[in-house]
Amino acid sequence: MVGESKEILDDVFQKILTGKKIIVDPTVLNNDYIPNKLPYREKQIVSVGQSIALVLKGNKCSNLLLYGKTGTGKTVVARYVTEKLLERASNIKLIISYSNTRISNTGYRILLDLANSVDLKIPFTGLSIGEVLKRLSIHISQKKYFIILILDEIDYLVKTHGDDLLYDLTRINENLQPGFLSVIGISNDLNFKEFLNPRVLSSLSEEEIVFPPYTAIEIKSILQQRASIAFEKESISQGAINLCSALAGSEHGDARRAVDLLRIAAELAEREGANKLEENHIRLAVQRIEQDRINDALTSLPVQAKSVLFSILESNSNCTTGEVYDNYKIICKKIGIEILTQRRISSILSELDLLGIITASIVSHGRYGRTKKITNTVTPQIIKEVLKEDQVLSIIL
DNA sequence: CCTCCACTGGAAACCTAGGCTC
DNA sequence: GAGCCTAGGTTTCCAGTGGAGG
Repeated sequence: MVGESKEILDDVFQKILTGKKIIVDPTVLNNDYIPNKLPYREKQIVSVGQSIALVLKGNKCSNLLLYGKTGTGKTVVARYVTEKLLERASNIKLIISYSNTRISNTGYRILLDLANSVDLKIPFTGLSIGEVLKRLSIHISQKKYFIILILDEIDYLVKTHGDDLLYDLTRINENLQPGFLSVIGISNDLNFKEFLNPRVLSSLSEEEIVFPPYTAIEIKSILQQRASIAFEKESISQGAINLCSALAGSEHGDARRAVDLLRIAAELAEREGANKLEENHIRLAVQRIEQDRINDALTSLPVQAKSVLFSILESNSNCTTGEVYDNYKIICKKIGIEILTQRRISSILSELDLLGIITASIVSHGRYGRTKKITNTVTPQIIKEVLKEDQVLSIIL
């Protein structure tokens, strides 16, 4: 037995050792990599640059809104320009603070990010938003900081928590003397403005820049540029790049997805000891990405949401809120967790829908009432695999 | 056209964890 | 350490609703 295991392992090691090295610089393929050149975004770079360049003279710069679908280069342009600005701003204390509102998903947590970037200690709970804002403005004034706050996925914050925080942030300058704070909001949703109160809208969107999707040709050239730095010469086939850009191009020109595909495919190719990244690696990567996305979304769910998900699996397809709730109650009793109300489960179902794990559409059955029709979009097998790893739920699986 | 089901989803109350003040 | 405060999550309450069936 021991001998066999050793042989299998030897085989794995041997493959890695004899296999050709494909990736020479993996950082180029990371999501947070900022290239020296951002092709096809010159116009946007200039616009953003013009808007925030006033900082160099010590003046307040405009608040900015960047629009565009995912993977159109909004975040990377914002980071690129602010990074260049930072290099030039020797005469002032410029701070670039970045916060993704999907990760820091409450007003308090966003302010916490901001406080961290200006070296101000704020307890992670216990203070009112007003108190945190007061401390921040005193601190910023004292240190004479010039702050550009990048709020990524700002539409998510506004949809879930309203625009109160944005209002406070745009007003904070009234208390700053000296120093200031400008906001660069990045939104994936083009209709995001409709969710904003006019008073916030007017001050937040002093300038707006729209990012159109990349065309398939543009994505191809971006990939080629990245691949030339990231990969060993001749270790990627043209077919692989073509397929990769075609796949990403068909999905509203998402460059991030294209680069992700390339990275995962390269890892897969290296692992199997291939000499060259081929089209089949890209196809495998497509599956992997989808699986990883689901795995991440599922594992980070709270126990209650997982139980709801499990009860959807137990119900037949096209089940309703009521059926799911009945099953959910049984499951809670089995595993010994607290039973939440149907109202809350209804909300959890909506949250799962938002995550794309299930689809919940409201249907009316006439005099048999209105309810959500729930179908899961993920293969039950994959869900079960993830749920098995949960300590509490593993009891019944 | 009206009724009435099985919910939805808004609003307010309530609970909990944690910080602040005295 | 008691008594206060707040944010965030949950419960409670309830008005609102689309449309099949009468």
